Amino acid sequence: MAQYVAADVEQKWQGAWAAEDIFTATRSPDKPKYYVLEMFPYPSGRIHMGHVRNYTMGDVIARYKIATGHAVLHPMGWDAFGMPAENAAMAIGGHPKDWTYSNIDDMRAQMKPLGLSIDWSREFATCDPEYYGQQQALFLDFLEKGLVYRKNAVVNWDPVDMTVLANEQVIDGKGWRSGAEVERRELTQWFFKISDFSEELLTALDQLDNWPAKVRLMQENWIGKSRGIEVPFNRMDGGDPIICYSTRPDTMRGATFLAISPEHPVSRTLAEDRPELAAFIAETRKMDTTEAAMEKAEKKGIDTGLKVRHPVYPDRELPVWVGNFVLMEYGTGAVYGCPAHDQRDLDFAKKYGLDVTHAFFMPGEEVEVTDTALVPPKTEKVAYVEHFAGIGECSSLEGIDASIDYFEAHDLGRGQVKYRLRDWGLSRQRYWGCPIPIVYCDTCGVVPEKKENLPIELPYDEGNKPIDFSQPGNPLDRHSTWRNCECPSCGGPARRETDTMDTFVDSSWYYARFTAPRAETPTVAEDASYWMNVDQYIGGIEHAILHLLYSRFFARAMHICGHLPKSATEPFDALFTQGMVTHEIYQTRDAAGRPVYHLPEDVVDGKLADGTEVEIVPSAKMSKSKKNVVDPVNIVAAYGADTARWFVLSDSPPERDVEWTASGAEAAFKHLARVHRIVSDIATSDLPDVPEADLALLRDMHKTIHEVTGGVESFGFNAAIAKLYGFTNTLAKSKAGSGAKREAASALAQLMAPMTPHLAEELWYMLGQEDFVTTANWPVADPNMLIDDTVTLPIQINGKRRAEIAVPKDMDKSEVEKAALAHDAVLRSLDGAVPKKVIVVPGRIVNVVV
RNA sequence: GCGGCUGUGGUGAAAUUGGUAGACACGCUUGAUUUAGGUUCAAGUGCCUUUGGCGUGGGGGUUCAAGUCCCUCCAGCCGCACCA
Repeated sequence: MAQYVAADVEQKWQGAWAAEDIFTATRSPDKPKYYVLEMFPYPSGRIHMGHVRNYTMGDVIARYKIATGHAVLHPMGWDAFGMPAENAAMAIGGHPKDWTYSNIDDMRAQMKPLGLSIDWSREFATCDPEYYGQQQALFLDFLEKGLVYRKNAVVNWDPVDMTVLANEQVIDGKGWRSGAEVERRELTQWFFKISDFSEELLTALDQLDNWPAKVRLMQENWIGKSRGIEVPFNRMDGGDPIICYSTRPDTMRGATFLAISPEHPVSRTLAEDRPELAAFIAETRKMDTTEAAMEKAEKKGIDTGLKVRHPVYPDRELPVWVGNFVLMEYGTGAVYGCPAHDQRDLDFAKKYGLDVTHAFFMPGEEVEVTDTALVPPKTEKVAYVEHFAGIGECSSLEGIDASIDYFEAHDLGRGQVKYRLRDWGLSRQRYWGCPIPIVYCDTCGVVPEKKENLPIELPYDEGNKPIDFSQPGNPLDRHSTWRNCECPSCGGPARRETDTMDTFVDSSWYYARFTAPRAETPTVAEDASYWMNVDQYIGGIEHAILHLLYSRFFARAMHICGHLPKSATEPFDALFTQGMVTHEIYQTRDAAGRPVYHLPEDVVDGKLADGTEVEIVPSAKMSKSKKNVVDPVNIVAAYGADTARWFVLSDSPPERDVEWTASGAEAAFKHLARVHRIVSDIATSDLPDVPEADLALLRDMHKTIHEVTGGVESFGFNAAIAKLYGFTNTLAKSKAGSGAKREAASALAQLMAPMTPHLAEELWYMLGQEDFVTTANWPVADPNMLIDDTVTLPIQINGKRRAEIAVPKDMDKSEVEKAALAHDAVLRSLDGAVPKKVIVVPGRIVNVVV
């Protein structure tokens, strides 16, 4: 009997698939199409178990769709621009381009042995000039349609990476990659007009039924729609009114002061001849913006001396303060303070001795606030005090509506919808990114590059040698020749934009490029309309906002420019966010008591090679720093790709984290070897039919087909695998004849094929099949075989299980009742009592109520 | 603070519409075979004071019947946040 040697089996079938080109995606008029995509990797140089899990899930779907008669597009590429390449060049010398392409070669070589059903002919890297040249073309089209613009703005400056960051890339006041405290700087930058799409990006979320609710909610919160009112407050000195934004106009009676941002034009103007104000503004600008610091930071202010008139109660004059807590970026940069109904305003008012005036009380409890503000409840009714809109006791939601109506009717302000989402700043002061195709000319100003000059390629050399990356900053900016060019408009001497695009731009449209990866235009209409949308997108939850929101914007912008059909404006029909691969952490302590980490492969039975016992820290995401990593390359070498694939799918639901354990991997391998043994035994044996055993085996086969199919279609891979284990046990123990066993073994091979494709091909081959199991038609369960002729019903007495009874599947309810009541155990339990009621749920349960 | 998710054996977990809780796997126990051992095969494994009782984070409720529905509390995780 042949032994299961994974390496031989896997090499053999990968070779056979490649020879027949079976994964090349081809448009086919007579087949439904299916586009499955996993978030493409950054070419760090090594694949990790998270990649294996991600791509295996996609591969299961892709192979299942091939077997169910679809034209499948399952591509792979590289998100190849970005800082690590420049950092590597800085740290170890060399060139980002060489580093990146060599990493891609390494990773491809690690990925191919996994046996993924990828159409490698469509592979590209975002740093290929053929790709980013088309991205530059998109930029020019966006510019023409007003979807990109240039403005002077206060931006997030990362002092370590020496570049600007988008708001989305600042986490807790720190750069998302460098972790450095972000500073605020004023620079001229390019922006995508994503804010034009706020409402659409928000409302379209409702249509994304096959996205995780969590991701939709996160995007909804990020877009941050709020409804309120803009109210001008007239200045007593006759200057331009100060416009405040509020979502609670019903509390306007309680307004006792105005607070404006230090960045507000009024603050700036006043600061010109008020040194103490200028100092205050400078101080707030330096302020630590981390969350923890914000929480602790004192709410500080400074009285400007200005007064404004209350819009509704003109006899009241309100002082104007500059407050360090007022953000210029949100609303109008000015708010009115309502101490009675807002805790922050109350704290501020108490600190600086400002008035507290109620707009409402809780009905029947007229208690003035002292230390705790009376925040308007959402649903409960409140009693408004002599309210300008004429309302008395009502919910604050009604109060808001009435107040907005009042302001609009009296021309005192207007209802206003605001979004938190701001435009996407895309300029980065980096080398290793897509150059922005813009030229600055002294005569013509800002001029778009001509499309025929694209791609504007990154320079590899400076002078005769490769660019020097040893000093920080942007090498394009200090390059001696690259930035000099000819003005596309007047032909005179001009300078190139030296900023490159945020790498999130690269990943915002790669899914569309895969539909026509070699085209001379960003997309090709017939390919895009055939393959788009992505039917199933799979990746990590960490991209819930940035990448997915940007992609949704890009698809819309590409549609406006004619690069995608209207139907592709939501590019991902279904999204699945998979969990991480975790592992226990093994550590010892150094002399100072600091943890020293050890690789799992160096720990045997909780001990190091020298016998030292290790401390075991509970499972966490695999990370190099904690050394709790298992290299897929080693696993594939030891057990084969099928074992790695089977294991990452088997133990946990795909959306949850899965813990990699050596014993689990070992068990997966043993199981595959067992299947190989069982099937090879069946293939070579010749036993006569055994009608009853044959039927029982085939019934379980059909149930297995049914459950595995359902599992694969609903991301229930772990449950599907559990059923396959069960079916393997049934098959191993079955007394059926060889005919039925071969049929069952063939089905087993087919059902395992999406998960363990190499072994499945081998089983299929051993069973004498001549085609590929990969392309064979997916088995279909016979509904008649899914229900047994007799069913075992539990009998409950008052909801407690007391007995079981076997009855024919279509036995009449009253017959079942009779049989149940005649059961020994039931009679014993009843002990002569007369049942009040008997509930029979056909095929499920019998409950006797006494 | 706001919003959301999760809680089931020693472990990972399973359980269409409320209908036999713990499938499947790890681990563990016992036995058989072979062996130096791993391997393979067979049997067992929620808990307890075991003719029975208890059991899906705690408490309460709806129901003939609750892991599943409702209320409430607790714990853990995630997202957002000086957002007016």
